[in-house]
Amino acid sequence: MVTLRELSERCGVSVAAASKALNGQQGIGPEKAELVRRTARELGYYPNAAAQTLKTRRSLNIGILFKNVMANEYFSAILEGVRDTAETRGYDITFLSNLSGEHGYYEHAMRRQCDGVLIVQPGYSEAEKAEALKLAESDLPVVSIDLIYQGRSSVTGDNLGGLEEVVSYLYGLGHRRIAFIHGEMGDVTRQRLEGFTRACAARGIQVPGEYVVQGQYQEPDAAADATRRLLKCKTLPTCILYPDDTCCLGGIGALTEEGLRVPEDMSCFGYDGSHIAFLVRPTLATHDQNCHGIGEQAVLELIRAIEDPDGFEPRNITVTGSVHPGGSVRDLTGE
Amino acid sequence: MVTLRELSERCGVSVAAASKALNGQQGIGPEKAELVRRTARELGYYPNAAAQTLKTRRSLNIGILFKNVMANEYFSAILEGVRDTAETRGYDITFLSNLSGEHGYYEHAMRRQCDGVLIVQPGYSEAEKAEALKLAESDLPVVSIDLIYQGRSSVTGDNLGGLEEVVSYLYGLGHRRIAFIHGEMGDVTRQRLEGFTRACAARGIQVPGEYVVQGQYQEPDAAADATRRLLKCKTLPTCILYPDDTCCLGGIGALTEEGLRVPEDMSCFGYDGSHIAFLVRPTLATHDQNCHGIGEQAVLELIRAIEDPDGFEPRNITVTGSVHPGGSVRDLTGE
DNA sequence: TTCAAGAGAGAAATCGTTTTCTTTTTGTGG
DNA sequence: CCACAAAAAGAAAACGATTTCTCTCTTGAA
Repeated sequence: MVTLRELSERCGVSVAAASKALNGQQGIGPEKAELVRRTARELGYYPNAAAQTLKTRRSLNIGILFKNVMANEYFSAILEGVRDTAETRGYDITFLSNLSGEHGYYEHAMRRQCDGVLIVQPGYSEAEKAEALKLAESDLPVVSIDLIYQGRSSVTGDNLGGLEEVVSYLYGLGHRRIAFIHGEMGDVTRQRLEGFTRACAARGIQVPGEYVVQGQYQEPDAAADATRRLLKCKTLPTCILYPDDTCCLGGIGALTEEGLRVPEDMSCFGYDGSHIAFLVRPTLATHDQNCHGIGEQAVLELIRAIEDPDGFEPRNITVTGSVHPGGSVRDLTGE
Repeated sequence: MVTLRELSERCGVSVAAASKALNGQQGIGPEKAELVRRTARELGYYPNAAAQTLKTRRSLNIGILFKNVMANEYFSAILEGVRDTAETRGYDITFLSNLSGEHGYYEHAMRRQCDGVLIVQPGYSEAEKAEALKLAESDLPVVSIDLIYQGRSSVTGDNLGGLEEVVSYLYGLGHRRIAFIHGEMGDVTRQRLEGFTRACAARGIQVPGEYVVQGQYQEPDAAADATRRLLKCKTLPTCILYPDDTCCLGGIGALTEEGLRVPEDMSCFGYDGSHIAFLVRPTLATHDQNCHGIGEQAVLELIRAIEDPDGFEPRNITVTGSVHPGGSVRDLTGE
């Protein structure tokens, strides 16, 4: 490895001068600066990030808390947004791990000198949630996605508006009996329920209690069960909303097994706007959450918190998505 | 941040002694060592990874080359295997980026002091391939997945055996006219073609040239086109093999549009064993590549190369998968 | 001609560890 | 009680950058 010392000797200047040249700072003449930069390129000099971090106390490294990273497309897409944005701003990302006992997320972030942390999916166990909370209450800059920590910025999809849009869309297609299978209770689910209820009320749609059923995010089997429960209602809904596309597929599977055709006998509506929604037949009507945008906004907000700690005011950012029509919803108006 | 110096003062020992205690080395008495370790825990001391890296020239950091990371489940699953395994071995992973002009993958890896690099998906453009090659020809430990570099270890799914298994499975179900839509030419595709041809030949299955069509990995539209081309054959195949599950769905979409039912009129076989394969109806028959295992093996091999550079001999590791039956393939024997 | 100000250059301290080498302490056998 | 080896402890030099401070040299104004 070629070091700053070697580089400076090759150029016949001091280490200090070379450093200034590479960082474009005052205190070195333009022609010498140029010489240093050219020689650096020729010699294949790269600054040693460890040394820089040690000295400057900035690692240009963002820790990210992600349990079961790739299990579903929703989080993958967010991660992609995070990565792309971090990259162009010169930051690397490090997955924080929680080797139980050994060290937790916070310790990991500290060891690696992370400049800030993004909490995307803290995991479901109590221990994991506690570890995540420790992070959220630490002195590190923290931004979370899809859940809200006291005094911290958060980024979420527009669940409230999203569900209103979905209901509005279905209403326009003539649906009046809409069931809602939702995920586990939490910030996201509460917002969606509120949006759903509000939108239905605004249109005079009655929603019987049995139409609102709890499922689990990203668990097609739970969605299938919930769907079967819905089929027991005396008056069947004309459309079922699912917490995400994966669940929607699970639900459709159950419906098919029960001998119902989608969308002829039952309409289904997903959420997230994943790729599969457009791949399967019938294609899924879904609400595209703009996951890339969510990841992007989260990183930008975190970088803001990192680079201007004083002027920083925590806030909740909402990223709007849009309805994507698909073959899984039937148009009831033409009849 | 509490440093080693503070910790040592608190314990009334020298920095050197404290360091030895924490690293479990010789040169410090057992009771003092215990005191240091306990105090470290109480004070919340974490070693500064930057300082350690600087001094030891080992970063416990693995660079990973991944273009379009999360676009498809196959690579996501590999990444998950990589991450899990790296984590338990104490390594972090850093995504290598190629900010064109600025610096390439190699520069990034060097700056971050990566101990080694995993090349998973170098990207498709010539420039990206060249950058990846620079890495493969560098002095860094490198292991690649799904492609082979001269003098480097690689890990791939068992494409040869995989296709033989698939053909054998289909043969058992009575299929004698099997078409193969394959991906872009490369190490993987060549192996699969070889496995396919060999297995067919071994069973006396004639494969007309028009049954072997080029598509693109992870491109459902290309698969749909290729499928339509196949439908022009005078004698239709009874089953079509696709390069991956995503393509399989694309193909099924095309078949559906052409008025063919799956599996009644045409059987379809995917590859990869992704989650969607089990979610859609009919479920996809597919070949589970054991992506997690591929990622795991790759990391283990890389760590071997890192930690024992002298005794290291490059080799090609093959991870075997298995056939997963599914509703998209029809059993022709019962008739 | 003289002086102050400003730019250009470099010496040296520092960041938090690890590691080598030297010194001190301890324990053992004669 | 002494000599000697072995273990324990510490001092100090790195690792490769950044940054502060000092010093020198121009340059322009008085």
